Amino acid sequence: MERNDTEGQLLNFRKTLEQIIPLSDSEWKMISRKFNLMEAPKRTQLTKEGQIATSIYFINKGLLRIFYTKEDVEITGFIFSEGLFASCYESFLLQTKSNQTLETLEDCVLLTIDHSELQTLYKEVPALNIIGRVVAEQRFINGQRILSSHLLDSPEERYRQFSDQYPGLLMRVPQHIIASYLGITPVSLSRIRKRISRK
Amino acid sequence: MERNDTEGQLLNFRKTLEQIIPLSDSEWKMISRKFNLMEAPKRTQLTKEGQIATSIYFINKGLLRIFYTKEDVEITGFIFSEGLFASCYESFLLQTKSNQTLETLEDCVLLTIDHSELQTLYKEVPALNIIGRVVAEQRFINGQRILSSHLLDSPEERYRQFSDQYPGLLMRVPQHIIASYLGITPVSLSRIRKRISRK
DNA sequence: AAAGGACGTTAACAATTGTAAAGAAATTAC
DNA sequence: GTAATTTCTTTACAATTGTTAACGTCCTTT
Repeated sequence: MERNDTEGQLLNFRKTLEQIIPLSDSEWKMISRKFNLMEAPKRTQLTKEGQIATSIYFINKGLLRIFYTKEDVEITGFIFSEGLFASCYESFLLQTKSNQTLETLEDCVLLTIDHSELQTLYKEVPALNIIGRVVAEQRFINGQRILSSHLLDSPEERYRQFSDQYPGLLMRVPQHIIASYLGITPVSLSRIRKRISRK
Repeated sequence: MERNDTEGQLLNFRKTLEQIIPLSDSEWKMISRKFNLMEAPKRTQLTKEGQIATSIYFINKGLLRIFYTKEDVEITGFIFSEGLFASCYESFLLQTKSNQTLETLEDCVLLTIDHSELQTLYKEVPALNIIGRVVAEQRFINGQRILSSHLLDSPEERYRQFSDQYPGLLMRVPQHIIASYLGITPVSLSRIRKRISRK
């Protein structure tokens, strides 16, 4: 970044929160004080498998993913883009060892808070419980949609929907990562792309 | 039921809520007043595809499932048992038309509240936002675990885990419903069971 | 008791995916 | 700028699943 424009990063964050519920200036002050601005270069592992997720990360800029490791193969569970809270959410919520790794796919600008600070904030700013609830609800809905597409759609349909829905990610994310996110192998995704391009 | 033991059903409900956060008697009174006890016979459709989910249902007794319909085939998305809040959750949260049906698999005893009453309650009893947040978080975690098993495990492994984790459901739920929940056809599940029994 | 429907199994075949290996293309590192 | 690595594609083969249909069993209904 050119220079320290923490203010601008925070304003963007406030705008996102206020899409859920308006915040008074004093509430916002208490919240913004607890979040820390941080930059993480590409391929940084913010939470590693086997560790407890200490923090969640609001994405101001960049791309992250969570992945599982199965027999030395990395299988992507989700891809986070700007405006979302990235985390190994289960580990963060339950404060138990994570079975997934949170990793940046690009250089990122993040706002971060750790678990105990957040618990304090929930008490200081009750309105934050509503935000926490809505964020959890949104993540549930997201997961639900992905799961249903695994139940209802073939890998080919799933790839079509992914390209329609996130055309930008096709350009920003390596294909073998997209493949595992769709629940297939890179080889199979390559075949599917060939099949589609012939039509 | 033998007779009207609404009290007993409510106490069970209170115990479940208080596992999340203690409630004062006055908070509990406000909450319990808004929930309605209801019985629903087997195969009742509480929310139908295309409708907006008006209510959520705490399960005191019985079993429910949500299912999608794809080309006249019913595909089960989740099975709810005692102690959970059953609902077409996305439709309920967003108050949009549901793409899934909520149906009882057994005769059920339920405690129910509709969407607008719940919004009122959130305002009257702020502690309920914590419960709402934790319930959403739990549902997220649940969905996440199911999704990861679709990414990581073969159908056979998924069936093994299901039988280990919910041995009771194997007896209570027809196999073709379990099959679609696992993301496979009844024929394939039958083959898997045969393969396993040979070992 | 008989008829009908729902449920589970089995079989045969087609389609798709996984696996392993090789090579081409693109990116990254030095 | 060249080497090294990563990424993507292609091929051939094996394994699994989907599809359709037939059959037997169990349960429900009349």
